[in-house]
Amino acid sequence: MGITKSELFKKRQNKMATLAKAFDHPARVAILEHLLAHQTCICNDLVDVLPLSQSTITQHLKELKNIGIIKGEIEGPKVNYCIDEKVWEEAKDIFLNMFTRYVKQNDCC
Amino acid sequence: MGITKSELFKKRQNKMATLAKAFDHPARVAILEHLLAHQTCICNDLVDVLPLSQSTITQHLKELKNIGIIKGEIEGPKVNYCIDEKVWEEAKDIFLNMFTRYVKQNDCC
DNA sequence: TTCCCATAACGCAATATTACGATATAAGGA
DNA sequence: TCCTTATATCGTAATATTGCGTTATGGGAA
Repeated sequence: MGITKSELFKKRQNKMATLAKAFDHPARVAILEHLLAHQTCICNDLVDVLPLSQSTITQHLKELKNIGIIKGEIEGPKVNYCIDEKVWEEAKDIFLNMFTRYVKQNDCC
Repeated sequence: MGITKSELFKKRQNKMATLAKAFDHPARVAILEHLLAHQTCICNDLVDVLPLSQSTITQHLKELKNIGIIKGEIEGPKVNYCIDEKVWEEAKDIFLNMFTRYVKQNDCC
C-alpha cells in the first residue's frame, strides 16, 4: 500500500525509521554533507552543487526540516539552513546504540 | 518520478543511502533488533513477533538481504537469517563518520 | 514603483514502496 | 505417498516518493 503501519511499532523504532530517512536518499546525504562541510549555514549554493533542479532541492530540504534534522532561518530574501544540533545528537545516539549492539557470533550462518 | 538519479551522485552517498534504507522502516528496525537480541539466527519467529503478515515480512527480509546487511542460510525447510558482519561494520563506519563530522557552531541559525 | 533574486508551493507524471491474500515450492515427517 | 510447515513468489491495490516545470511570494535594489 505504500502506507506504513507505524502505529503497530514501538516509538523508538518509528523514530529511528524517521531519522534514517534523512540519509536514505543520496541527495539528502549530499545536502547534509554540504551543511557539515560549510560550517556557516548555506542557502541555495546547493542548486549549483547538486545535479537537481531548484524545486527538487527545496523539496528535499523541506523533508529534512520535517524530520527535524535541519532548521532554516529566514534572512532577508534567503534562507540559512543548518544542522539542528539536538536532533543530530539524538540520531547519533540512536544509531550508535543500534550499531554497537552487535556482538560477533560463533558462526550461525 | 519516484526514480532516484543515483548516477548523478557519488558512490559513497549512494552507498549510505542504500544502507540507510535498512533502517528507514520500523518493521526493518524491528527485524534487525530481533536479530541482534537473539544471538542465534532466527527464521520466522518474526511472524509471531511482528504485526505484519508473513508475505510482508518475507518482503522486508528480502529487502534487507538485497541491501546486504543480513544473510540467510537455508537449513532444511527453514531459513536462518543473521546480520552480515562485514556489511554491518561497514554501515557502522559510514554512519559514525557522518555523525562525528558535525562540529558545534557559534550560532549561525 | 518596478524589476530581479532566492525560495516556496502547486500540480503533474513516473516510479517505488508497503501490504496482503492467494498460490507456489521445497523439505521433513506421518 | 500425502500432509504439514516454512518460505517465497505473484498479482493487486493503495499510497509515497522523486523530479520537474511553472507559478507564486517576499524582500531588496534600481
